Amino acid sequence: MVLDDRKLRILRAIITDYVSSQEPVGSRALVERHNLDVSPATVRNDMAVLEEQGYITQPHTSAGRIPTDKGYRLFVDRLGTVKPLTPAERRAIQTFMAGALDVDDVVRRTVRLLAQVTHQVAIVQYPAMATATIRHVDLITLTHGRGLVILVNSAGRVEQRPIEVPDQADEQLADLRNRINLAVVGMTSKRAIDALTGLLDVLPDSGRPLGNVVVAALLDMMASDPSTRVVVGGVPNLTRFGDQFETTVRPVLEALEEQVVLLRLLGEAGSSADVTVRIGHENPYAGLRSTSVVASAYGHNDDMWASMGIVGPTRMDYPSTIANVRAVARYVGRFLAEG
Amino acid sequence: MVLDDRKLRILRAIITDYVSSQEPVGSRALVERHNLDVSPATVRNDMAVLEEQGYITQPHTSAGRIPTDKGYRLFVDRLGTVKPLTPAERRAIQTFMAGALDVDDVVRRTVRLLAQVTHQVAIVQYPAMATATIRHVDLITLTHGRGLVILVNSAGRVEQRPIEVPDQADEQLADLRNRINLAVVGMTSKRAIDALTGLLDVLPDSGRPLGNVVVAALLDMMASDPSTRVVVGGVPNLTRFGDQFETTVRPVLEALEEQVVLLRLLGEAGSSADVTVRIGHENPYAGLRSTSVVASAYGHNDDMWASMGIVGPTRMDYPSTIANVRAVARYVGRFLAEG
DNA sequence: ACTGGCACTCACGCCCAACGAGTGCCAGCA
DNA sequence: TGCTGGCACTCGTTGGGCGTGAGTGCCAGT
Repeated sequence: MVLDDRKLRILRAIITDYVSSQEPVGSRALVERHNLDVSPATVRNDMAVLEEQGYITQPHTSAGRIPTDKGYRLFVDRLGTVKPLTPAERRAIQTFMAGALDVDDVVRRTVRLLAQVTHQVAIVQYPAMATATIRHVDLITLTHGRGLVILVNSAGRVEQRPIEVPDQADEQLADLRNRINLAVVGMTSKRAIDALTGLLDVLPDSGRPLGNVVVAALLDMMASDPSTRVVVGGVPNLTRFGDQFETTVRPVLEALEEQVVLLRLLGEAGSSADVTVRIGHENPYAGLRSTSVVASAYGHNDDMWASMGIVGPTRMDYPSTIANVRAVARYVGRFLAEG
Repeated sequence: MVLDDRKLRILRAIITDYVSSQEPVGSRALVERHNLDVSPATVRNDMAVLEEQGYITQPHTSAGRIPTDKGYRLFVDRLGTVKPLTPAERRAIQTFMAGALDVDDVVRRTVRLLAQVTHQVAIVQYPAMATATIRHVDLITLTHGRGLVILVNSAGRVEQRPIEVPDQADEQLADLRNRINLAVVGMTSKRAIDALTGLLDVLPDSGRPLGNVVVAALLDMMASDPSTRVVVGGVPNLTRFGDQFETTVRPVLEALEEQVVLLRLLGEAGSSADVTVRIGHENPYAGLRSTSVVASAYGHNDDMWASMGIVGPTRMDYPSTIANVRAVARYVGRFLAEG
């Protein structure tokens, strides 16, 4: 049986009221606060149907109704009206990002921004930029046989790995650096991997040991996707859960310390350019069964670099949260593309 | 009036019992669990004195006693016996740090380690290494007039700043790079600042604009102490507060997101090579009035680079917490010194 | 198809009494 | 002088009983 228009309106009313009041909502309050033009009794009949179909439930016999995950899902898919950003939110986005120094800084600012506009816990993944090309490779000696391999890509990202170098190998290092730069500058990581392994074959025998060490470090850096790094912020917003401490807040805190879990949460939103909502039990991680995740990939045009999102109670204001996550993701994508 | 030996033993017994049970402790339980060889009545008299002097208090008239901040302070200063690390703790310290890649990685591992062995929230400050010398400066062009200044010091730390560069300035950049490296490699940051400003004067006029930009970026990097960065971990341990959510946990979570507050907490421990304990109201930050901070500087020999510590409830197991913080700080100091 | 009426359910708040852990005080004893 | 046993007292905690009210389901009437 399909739900008629009034039942959908009632479901929407229940959800908006419950989200703002955090209390089960009854038939009487419903007709008073929304002009439904029917009596409480009629609403009760409709609510009985909605409950039968699994969209709402009552915590105990003589209480009002609260939405189920399925109810929220329907709301998000079909009932949510787009809530435009407030001027304050627009302003926050602009001012937060202005003057960011580098990629690190952009990510740090983004996570604070997301947490602030959504009032939830924010998660931001480092941008991957697989299309970035290698710009420069440097080999540097430090002290006591320690050295450093440095890799710079066209997106301005700098990575380094420590290596061991023999004493008095400066000349060898300079030679190796030149060879490597000639071989890989301008390539994507993917192509550079081939070029580097090929390079090893044409090295003079004396340069082999050092060459192996350096190339290994470079391959390691190229293989380790920076987007496996995730930053979290806005944890104090968890206090909005208020009640249910041990049952809800603790698992969430634990999830937030596990990079792997976070990556999985965001990962499933990674392919889509638009906002993904995962409600309650839809979450892959058991500890987040009573929370929702609103996430979005970000990037430039069709090139998605990574994801960002928020974690909050299932009873959240989906329309404005979705609007905010979408706005921040788009803005950060543009911002990074422009450099 | 000075406290006699038995009163001190009673205070110590109250604290250890309260820390493990989290409940007010009465005179009767006290004589049963510790062999005090006196009657409960005697203990009561002594407790009355201890309360009068402000070392303990009772939450309500007919309840047992709990320690005050002043009581904990006396305990930490004079009554705490050193509790040696358990074999498991020793092992944890060794295995956690083994195989760390670079400074970033060491800091990340340290914060997890501290959180795990103390079961509290851990805070670790990046090492400053003011004695490190400049090892290499690089100038790299990216795309669309964007470039990068890279600074490497002898401790293996790599920093970068984005700059704007005119098109087709590769030759100019190479020249500038050579001049800068000749001028500053081997110097501490402090000396390099003079050398760099001097360098500007001898540049050909055509190189001035670019030179200014690059030097400004370098000075900015040298001025920004990496030890202003702080990493936090073990936040789920906050659930040990259990009760008092809004009153205690929220302020702590807020403090943990404010780098400035964290730096201040650690900062006051920075000068001392040994563990510093700050109990309840002794904390500079109002939100942490019901928590204690156990911190220690770390470094090598007399050269202290930065601090680390933990935040937990005032009712914590001070002897073992102090022992653990000390052990981790020393180990990490040694570990970094050896490279 | 909707409405008003009505009996029913049940969480919540309140009061009150019993309980008991713990205290302070005091008189007695070494 | 210092310790002890005894005793009256305090007061938070627990649990049962009860009234209240929000909310429901059902049904007959329009």
